[in-house]
Parts: sequence; structure tokens; C-alpha cells
Amino acid sequence: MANTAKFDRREVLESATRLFWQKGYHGTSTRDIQQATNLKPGSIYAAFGSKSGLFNEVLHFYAESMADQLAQILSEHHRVTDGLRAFLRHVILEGGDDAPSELCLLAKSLSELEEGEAELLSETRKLLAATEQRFQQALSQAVANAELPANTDTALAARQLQIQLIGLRSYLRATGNRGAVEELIARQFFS
Amino acid sequence: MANTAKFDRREVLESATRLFWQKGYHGTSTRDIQQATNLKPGSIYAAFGSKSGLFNEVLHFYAESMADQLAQILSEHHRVTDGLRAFLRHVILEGGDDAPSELCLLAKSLSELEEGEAELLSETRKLLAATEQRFQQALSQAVANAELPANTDTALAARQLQIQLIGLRSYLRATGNRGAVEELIARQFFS
DNA sequence: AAAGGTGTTGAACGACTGCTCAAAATTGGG
DNA sequence: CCCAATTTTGAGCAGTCGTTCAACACCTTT
Repeated sequence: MANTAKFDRREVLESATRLFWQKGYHGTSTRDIQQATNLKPGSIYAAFGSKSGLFNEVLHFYAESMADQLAQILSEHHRVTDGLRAFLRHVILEGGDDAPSELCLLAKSLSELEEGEAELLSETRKLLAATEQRFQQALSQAVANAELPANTDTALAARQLQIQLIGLRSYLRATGNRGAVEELIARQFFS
Repeated sequence: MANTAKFDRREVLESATRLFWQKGYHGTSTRDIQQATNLKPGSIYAAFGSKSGLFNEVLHFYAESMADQLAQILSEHHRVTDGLRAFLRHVILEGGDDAPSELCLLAKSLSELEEGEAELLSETRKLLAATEQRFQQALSQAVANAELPANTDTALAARQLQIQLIGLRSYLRATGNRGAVEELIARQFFS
């Protein structure tokens, strides 16, 4: 039972995520990944099975990281609505220094995947639904804290949040207008 | 000066638009286009120069068609705000029978194009900005008609409209939840 | 009917794609 | 310290990509 020190799976996932996030699923070649990870095709295929298998893990890796960041930021704010606004600002405006794309990797994948890649597409949809679910939980907490009216439709508000998040990120990519985006984030939960 | 009956440029653009809209710029091969148009590579390259040249024309063709539809629908409604809502409904929910994608071709292109395709990317941004401009003109008309308060920030409202349009289309692609989308469209201009 | 320009054709090019697999290198257990 | 299981290696396969171009078909003019 030899046990050659295998490469660090997490590091590979981080590199691959950056690549896919920047160039998209189709736009990233397996050779791009080989170069970024200093791995040869055999090793990658032994570990992930295929390009789509790797991408599937990248999708989960990304979604989990987003969920962690949301939990982290919520824990740092006393008021849930403040935390949610801070999360929007964080995701949309910060990280922008070296973030691979202004867009959400899930939204980007939702856009480029076709019915031919049915499994990846349905996985993307599942992960987006889970995000919406987390938003709704946070909003329910806000209602419980009396930050929002007791009759608030949290499911509807979570949908709106998700739609705003994707829309705002697209708008930032389209225009680069950070000021406008900041103003629109500040207006959340005031209507 | 011979004048062999050339192929119908508009028909080719329509086929190519459907293809690019459905499969994306990278996901559509020149052979896909050859098959859909019954044209051989030479003809396409003589007419459009390159794949990116063709895509550039497709982008303009699509944007012009959207602008025409907006003008058409606005002309059919007495109140501008009703017309804008009807346009949202039309673009997001109708046409869905055989529309190539739930998403906006411009938003989809904005998502998949990289800095490597700088010209196509900046053209996409320009066309999106023109759309926002048209929204703002319509909203100014609504203010003039006293449908909206005189102090309405039409530039801000146009941005919000654009963001909602892109976000809602993404949401529909993510969930297929037409009912939720319809409710959210109905709420436009009531906040 | 001959001439000559215009448009069409499709085989083919070099580069790139995702992926495979026999061989070599690496390591811990005996 | 060598054996055997595991991991790494990288040349290479079969297919696809965007694109080119010499040969051909066609129509208008003379």
C-alpha cells in the first residue's frame, strides 16, 4: 500500500474555479487547467473523471464558499437586513480587485449551459435554489427580530433579492458604474 | 457585371441569431451555421468576413428587433407604464413557445464574452446602454403624461428596469416559475 | 455565342479539443 | 532494502474548430 503524496485537491479546485469563473465552462480547456494546476491530464482524470465531473465539483465548491461568506457576514451584523445589504455589497463590489468575473458563477453557468449538458444545468439550478432558500431563512429571522413587518412574504422577498443580485452584477459588468450599483443596494429593504 | 441571385442576407441573419441565441457564441460552430443556412463556408466568409463579424451583425440585428418590438408595444398602449409592463411580459413570458432562450442575447453575450473578444464585448455593452436609453425616454414620456410623479428619477428607474428585466429572465431560466415572474412584473411601477 | 465578372462550392489546412494508456517514478510495508 | 501498490507522466488518438482557396457555375453584357 504505497501512498504517494497526492496533489492537494482543494488547491486544484480553487484554480479550476478561478478559471471556469473567468472563462466559462466551454471557454476553459482542459489544457488551461493542466497549466494552472501543473498537473498532467492523467492525474486530473483519475481524480475527477472528466471535464464535466470537475466542473460539477467546482460548482459545489463555489456555492459552498458563497454560503460560508453569507453566514460569516450575517454573524458580523446585529441586524439581519444590515447583514444582507453588507453581503450584497461584498459580493457585488468587493472582491472585485481580483475576482475572476463580476458575475455569479452559477448565473454564468445557467446562461451558457444547454440541454445537452443536462446534469450540470440541473445541478446549477439546484444550487441557485439553495441560495434562495438561505436568503429566505435570513429574511424569516429578520421578521422574527421585527426588523421587517410581520406580514412580510419572505419567499417573495428572497426571490426579489436573488433577482436583484443577479441583475445588479450583470449591470456592473455592462457599465462598470459602481456608484449606481451602490445606490441601488442601499435602497434594498426600503420599499 | 453578372448578378447571380445572392442568398437572402436577412434569412441568414435570422438563422444565425436563433443559433447564437440558443447555444451562445462559443457554443455555436461555423458548421452549425452552414447546416442551418445551407450555405458553404466560402459564401458565409465572403458576406460576413469571420465568425465574429457575423456575430457582430447578429448582435445588432437582435437589438434592432427588440427596439422595434418595444416601439410597437408602446404604440399599442395608451399609458406608457402599461406599455412597459406589457413589453416585459412579452419579452419574458411570451415568445417562450419557440424562443431560443429565456435569456436576453445581449445579457448572455455579456456573460460569455471575455476581454479576448474586446470588440464584441464593447459592442454588446453599447447595445445594452442603448436599450437603457430607450427605457429612459419612455419613462420621461410617462412623467410628461403625469403617469409618474414629476420628481421621478428617470435615469434611475431605467436602470432598475434593465436590472429587473435581466434578473427576471435569469430567474425564469433558473426555476421555470412563470407565476412568480408574472407577479413580480405586475408589481413594477408600484413601489 | 463568346467574354468576363460575380457567387458558390467543398476539400483541405493547421491548430485545438477532451481524453486515454502504457510506461516510469514514487513511496510505505515487510 | 527491496517489493508491490499507487500516482504521475506525456506522447498521442480521433475528432472538431475557424478559415482558406482553386475550381466551378451562373448570369449579364456585347
